[in-house]
Amino acid sequence: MQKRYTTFCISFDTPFGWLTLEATTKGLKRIRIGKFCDVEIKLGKNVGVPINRDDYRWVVRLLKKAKNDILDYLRGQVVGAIHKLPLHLDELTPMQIKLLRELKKIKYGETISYKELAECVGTSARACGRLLGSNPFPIIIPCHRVICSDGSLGGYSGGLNLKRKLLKLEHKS
DNA sequence: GGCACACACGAAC
DNA sequence: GTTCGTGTGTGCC
Repeated sequence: MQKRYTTFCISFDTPFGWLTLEATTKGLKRIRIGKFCDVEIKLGKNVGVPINRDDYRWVVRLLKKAKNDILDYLRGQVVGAIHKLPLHLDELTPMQIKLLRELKKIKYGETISYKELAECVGTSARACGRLLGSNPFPIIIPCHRVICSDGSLGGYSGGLNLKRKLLKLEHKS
């Protein structure tokens, strides 16, 4: 039986549109494109492990730091900080975790094809596409740096327009 | 569990 | 441009 954790969320406006971050006491759990939270820090359903005041403070600090780091990244200022944020990976499959680790290795401004990525993790390009489509950490895990081997963009869970903008941001700086 | 199905692909024709 | 093989996750039974 998998442990369940209380989640907190925060929504904020960025140059690329609204983002919503979800976090637990183990780290960031999900990034969603859009506004799903209407107060500064929202407590989600308290579904599992009770949390104390210190845990609460830690999650709130994490959400605020993640927000600032993402904003810095999207403004093209500090680009490395978002990759150091703690992530809550308990609900991901081993294959997803392996793929996310490979993705983290892609440097800022570089791109890789689905095929190359597939070779790194020992699977097929089709499977990579399937896994990337369910990447819960767009932007932090740079799945926008994965493109088709013919140079076309492929797809993106946050929309191709966002993928194009993120690549443009990285290439001009 | 087992199965069918859906996919952000690639390669061969 | 069409077709097929591919690996994985998900939902249904």
